[in-house]
This record gives sequence, C-alpha cells and structure tokens, in this order.
Amino acid sequence: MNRGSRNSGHSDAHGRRGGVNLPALRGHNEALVLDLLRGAGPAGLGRTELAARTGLTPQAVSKITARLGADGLVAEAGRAASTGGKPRTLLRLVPDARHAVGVHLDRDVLRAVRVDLAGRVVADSGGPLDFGAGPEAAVEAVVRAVARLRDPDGPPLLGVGVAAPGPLDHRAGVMGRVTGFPSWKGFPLRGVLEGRLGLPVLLDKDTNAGAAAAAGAWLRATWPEPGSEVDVAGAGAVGADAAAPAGDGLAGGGPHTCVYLHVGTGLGAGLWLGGGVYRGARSAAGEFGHQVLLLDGPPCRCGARGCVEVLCLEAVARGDLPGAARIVGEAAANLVALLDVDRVLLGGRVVASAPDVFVAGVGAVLAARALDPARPVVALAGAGVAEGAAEMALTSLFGRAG
Amino acid sequence: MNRGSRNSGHSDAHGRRGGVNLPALRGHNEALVLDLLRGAGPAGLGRTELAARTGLTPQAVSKITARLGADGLVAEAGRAASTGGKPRTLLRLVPDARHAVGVHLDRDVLRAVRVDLAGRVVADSGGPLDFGAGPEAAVEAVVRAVARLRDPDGPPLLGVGVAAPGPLDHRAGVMGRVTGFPSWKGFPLRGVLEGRLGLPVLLDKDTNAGAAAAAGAWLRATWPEPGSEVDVAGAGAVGADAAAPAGDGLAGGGPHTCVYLHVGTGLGAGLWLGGGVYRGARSAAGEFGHQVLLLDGPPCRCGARGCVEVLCLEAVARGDLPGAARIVGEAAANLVALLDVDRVLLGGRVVASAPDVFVAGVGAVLAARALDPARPVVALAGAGVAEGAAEMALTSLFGRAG
DNA sequence: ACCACTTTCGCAACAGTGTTGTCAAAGTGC
DNA sequence: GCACTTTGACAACACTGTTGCGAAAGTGGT
Repeated sequence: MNRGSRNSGHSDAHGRRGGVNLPALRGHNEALVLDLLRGAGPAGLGRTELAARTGLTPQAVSKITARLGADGLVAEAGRAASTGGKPRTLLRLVPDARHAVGVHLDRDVLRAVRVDLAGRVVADSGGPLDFGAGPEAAVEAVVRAVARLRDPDGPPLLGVGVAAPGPLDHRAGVMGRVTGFPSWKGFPLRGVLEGRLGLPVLLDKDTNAGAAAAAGAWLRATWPEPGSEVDVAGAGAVGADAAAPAGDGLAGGGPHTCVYLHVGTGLGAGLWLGGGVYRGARSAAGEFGHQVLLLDGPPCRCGARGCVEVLCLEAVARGDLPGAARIVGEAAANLVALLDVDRVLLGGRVVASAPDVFVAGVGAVLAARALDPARPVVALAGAGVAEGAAEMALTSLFGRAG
Repeated sequence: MNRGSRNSGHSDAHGRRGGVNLPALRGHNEALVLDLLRGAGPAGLGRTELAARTGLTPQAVSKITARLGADGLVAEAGRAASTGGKPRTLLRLVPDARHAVGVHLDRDVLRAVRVDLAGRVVADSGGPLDFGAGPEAAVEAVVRAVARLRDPDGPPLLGVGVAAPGPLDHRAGVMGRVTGFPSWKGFPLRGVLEGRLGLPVLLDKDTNAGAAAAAGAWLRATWPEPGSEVDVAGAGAVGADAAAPAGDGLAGGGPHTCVYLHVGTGLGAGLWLGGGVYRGARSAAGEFGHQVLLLDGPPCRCGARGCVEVLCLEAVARGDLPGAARIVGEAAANLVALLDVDRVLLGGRVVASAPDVFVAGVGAVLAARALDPARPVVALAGAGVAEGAAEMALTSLFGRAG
C-alpha cells in the first residue's frame, strides 16, 4: 500500500550492506519486477517471462504483480500469441501511476522537469538563476519551480532529485566547497528542501545525474514519446541517441557501464558502473579533469602538469575544437579501457557549441584504441541533467542504488 | 545446515540482480553477520552491536547467531564490560570451522594455499609450472597441489579459487587468449577442475585476485598470526601492510576501494570497488597498461603511443627504477582521482625487485597530487595472489559478490 | 466435432523468515 | 537491600515465497 515508507536497509549496489527483513525483501522483488516491466516498454511482459528472469516461481510473480496491480502501477496489456497452450496475459507498467521531479541547479540557470515512470518528460520549467546569490535564493527558486510543476490532479510525486555542481556529500545531502561560491559550503540543501517541499529529496553531483540520464536514455528509448510536451530549454541537446535497445548483448535493464563526460568551465565525469552511479568512498569519484595526459606538460591550476583540463581548455581557447575533442577522446579511451565501458555520453557547454566535432573526434580516438571496434558507443547526452536527476528520484521504485 | 547449497539468486554488488526468496534472505543475513564478526577479530562482538550494525532486531540476531552456532561457525567468547546492566556475551567467528583453497597459476610457478575463515594461511604448496605446456598439464598440477593441501581430518573446504593470467571469462570459467599461449584459448578451466576436484571452483584474473588479497589484508590484520605455518614461497612479499585497521573512517568490513597494480611483463590492475571486485560488462576491466600518459609519446606494441607500459618498461630497461616508479605513480594518481581510491597495493616481479623504490616513488606522486594528503595508502601487496584467490572462495560464506 | 495435450494461472495449505510482546537473568548505582 | 538498566530467550504472530492441485484457454491431430 504505502510504498513510500519502504524499509531502509537493503543491499546497495555500491554502498554498505544492511540486514534484510520481510518488507525489504518484498520491496526488492517488487522493484525487480517493475524494473523488468519498465525495460520491456509498452509491449509488456508475461508472468512466465518475469518468473524466468527473476528466478522466482510463477506463483510468487502472480502474487507480486497482483499487489502492484492493486497499487495501480501495473496493468494488463492484452495477450501474447500462444506457444502451444493458454496464451500468456501481458503485463505493462503504467507510466502515469507516479511521477518524479528532477532539478538541475547550474551556475546561471535552473531547469526542472516532471517525468513519468518511463522517464519521459511530462512538464518542465526553468529560468535564470544566480548561483552566487547563495543557497537561500536558490532554495526559493527550486521551491517555486517545483510548485509550478506540481499538479494537484496528477499522480503522486515519488520525490525530487537535485543535481548541483561541485563537490558535495551525497549521503548527508550537504553541499561542499564549490569553486567560486564559498557561501554554499556546508549548506544542508537536501534537508532544507525536504522541509520546504514535504517530499523525499536526493542531492547529487550534476555529473552523476548526467550518468543517470545516460543510463536512463536506454530505457526511455523503449517507450514512445508521450505526445505533446517537448523538451525546449535543453540548449543544443540533440537526440543523437536512438540506438536500438535490443541486441546490446545485455540481459536487460539498461547498459552495464556508462560514462558521462562534461566539458564546460571544467571537466567532470559521472560513472554509471554495473547498474548504479559509482561515487567512491567519499563521494569524490569522477575527477576527470585532472587526469594527467601529457607528462611534464603545461602547468594546471591544480598544481599538476599536463592535465586533461589544461590541454583541452587551451585548445578551446585557441579555437582548435578538433584538437580539444582529440584530448577528451584520449582521456576517455583511458577510462574506457580501465572500466570496460559500454557507452560514452558527452555533454556540457563546450560540447554543445560544436556537438558534431566532439562526437566525431572522441569517437575516432575511441575506435582507434578500442579492442572491440563496435564498442563503446559515443553519443551526445540527449537527455539533460535535470532528466537524470529525476531518474535518480525514480530509483526509490525501481530499486537501483541511490 | 547444508550451507553450500545456498539459493542462487540474490543481489550482487555489481552484477545483474535476481529475485530473493526466503533461503536467500536467510543466507544474506547470515553472511552479513559472519562478515561483521570476521571484521571484529578474535575479540568478538555482542549481539546488540550486531543488531545495530545490521539494522535487524536483537531477536533476529539471536536466531541467526543460534543457527551459526549450531553450524560451528560462531562461538561465545566471554563477556564484555557492563554498560549499566547485564553484560553482553561476546560472539566470535571460529576460523577453523571451514577452510578454502586458493591457487595462483603463474607463467612459470604454481602456488596454492589453504586458508581459514580469517584468511590466514594454514598450509601451502607449490612448485614450478610450465604454463606453455598447455591446460591439461596445468590441471594435473592443480589437482596434485590441492590434494597435498587437503586434510581429511580438517574442516570441510568451501571451494577453490583459481587465479590465472590474461583475459578470461569469469562467468563461464573459460580461459581467453593469453598472449603467447594459444593452446589455452577457450579452455573451460573451471568446469574441468570442478569435475576433478569435486569442489566449487572460481576462476578469475590474477590481478583481480590481487585486489581481493589487498582488500582481505585489511581483515587479516585484525586476526593474530595462526602460529607456526608461515608464508615462504611469496618471493619478496614483505608485509608492509600492518596499518591499524581502526580509525580508517570506514564502517567496517574492509576498505571501500582498493586497487592492485601489477608490474611484471605487462601492467595490469585489479579493481576492488565498494566491497567487491569490479570486472566490467565483459570481464575486461582493469586494463591499466595501455593508459596513455604521454600524448604522442613512444609507440607501444598495442598501437597507441605513450602508454604507461612502454614508458615504464623503457625506464626499467635502462635501469631507471625511480623513473619507472614515477610513471606508475602518475598513472596510479589518475586512477585514484577518478575512482576515489582508499588503498593502492603494488605487486609483480618488477616491483618485487626493488620494493622500497616503488613504494616510495608511487607514494610521492600520489601524495603530491592527492587532495587529501592522508589518502590513499600505498603499500606492497603483502599477501600473494594465491591468498586473494582463496579470499574469493571465501565469499560464498561472507556474501561479497563473486 | 471431438479429444489429447500443453501452457497459463489462481486457490489453499505450508514452511520458514523476522517481528512483537512478555518476562527472567544479571549486572550497576544509590 | 532496593530501584533501575540492559541483555537475551520464549511464544505467538504477520507475512513472505513455495508446493500441490485444478480450472481455464488455447493448439493440433483424428
């Protein structure tokens, strides 16, 4: 019934493990089924297939799907062709059973989206933001944006995902020392927003939200466009990401390993490893800008020499975008080799200024250095960071680690 | 009772998720408790503390520990000081309740160890091996070594972990194309060994076993030496790894993120991320040797230019070991920044030839480039690869992903 | 048209998990 | 010696997925 108050402790994909009790077990299995149904798209899946994929007995699947049906999350979707006996009745996720909100706090703009359970944008809102004006003003802006997105007649909201720049403590929901904005250091953004909004709030780095968007794009591709509402504010966000979801060699439920590379005033990476965002021991993973690519190269503001960031931004400064793309490509190839990455997504202002140059440039280096020429796939980050933030809020239903 | 036949499907740390039924739930919670007791060392832990750390109720912990006690895995270990009421009775893991075997197949030697549940070496065996002589001869050598280690009067063996060089398919247990040894390609080593030994067998890359050893070393440090038996065969494996386990800022149960760097005929990395070995989508993660560190540098046999491997091995070839250490250090620093690594462990023949030079050289670069000067810890891989392979076999009890 | 067969899927009884309520045991501190 | 706190076990309980069985709904052969 009350699916918001799920028991806390169960196995994270990358965090500490906790004990599992009966409610947590139920939640895990329900999330698993929902995740499979989400990956199946509007065509749906039969109970037998769900049983085979989860490893549960058909009877258990029937009980679980009955509960989900009572909650309105799942509905019947016709029958499949018979395989020699009674045809299986297909079950489909009801995308409008719940919604979630994602907010992207950037340095000068705020963008917020409301998405359905398939991750599709149902409504969006946004406007200018002066990040330097301090946390209080930003909180007000977020509260106003969420209020505009809220629909009293619509389905309940699962939560709000907030993507913010710079270092921050994901667990505590506290901002870190954002370069150039000292007033934000230590601000408990998650707690404050939860108090103001009365909804669960997740706070994470914008690059991690980008990685979540990259992983979620795979799933979104299995669902048709919702119809009217279209993403407008995402400047230069071309959907070069319509690769066929099938035949990816994956069991289902999205790509195994995605990397989101952000090239803006700095360089950052979001890592989606094995079905969840990887944050490292102290939420500091993804430091991509200061990977050394040229030993004893030009000095960087970080103190080292020959970092990706210096090399790339120098190339950008002298107008050599193909050169910058090559630099990013070499660093990306290092990362792809190290982590066995499936997909590389590119985003950020510099990329948006010349998307084709970067996709081609990075793709060329990756193809030259990859062992498997078909991998990894390089694409533009079609979905914005706000969509990724919303995606993270959806994980309370689909069970991926948050 | 029969703890070997645990229900298959439950949540891996990095793999695909499966449904959870009651036996799997029980197994998860028992593994969790055993893992905590293992981390506590011989001093033991009270039931109340176990309940607090797992999130389970005290009553559930009592039931679980009663089952574990009946299996002989856990025993009482005195009482703690009272905190104002009845003093808690301490529970301790019984290390000799089960054993496991780890085998390291190297290019010219084989080393096998039998370890107890604390990961301590109880017996070892080894000898020369001609890896090029083909799989059949190696299988015979492994069978002989395991037979020597087996003790009919000893505790039951949980399984055998096998660490082998080169690419291989961890899931299927099949060898890949080991450079220089074409006869191994496609050989189903795990299946063959399971048939010959009658025990569960895990096959993984030697670098991954090294990472497991690195993570396990943290736990071994909490248990005293077993007494007589001492590691002899591990050439140059100095135990520079006695850092105090406490005060590491971690909740318990080992470091969050470890990296094992192997410097031998090639360079490889084993990644221990968030409590488990990270293998990537196609078991290909850890490709460390061909990270580009010097754009347009000297050509490497892999086709790229300026890889770590060329730079490092060139420095070694001209006798410049500090230079080689610096190269490895810069590449390690990239990796540490990207993944937020806690510990870096060094191993392999080249490192063993001048351990102090490499530990100091790598440490210096890491200290210079790290944000937090206290991290990461650099040390020599005190435990050998065989110990790591045994550690992986222990995961069937302690629940970390395999 | 009929029958045998396969497959799907729900009902009822069941085994086993952690949880709750209650109480005895074993300490500390006044 | 008494009040209080804390530990931890027993019994009843709520709820999970599992098993056994049978009805429903198709296909394909006769």
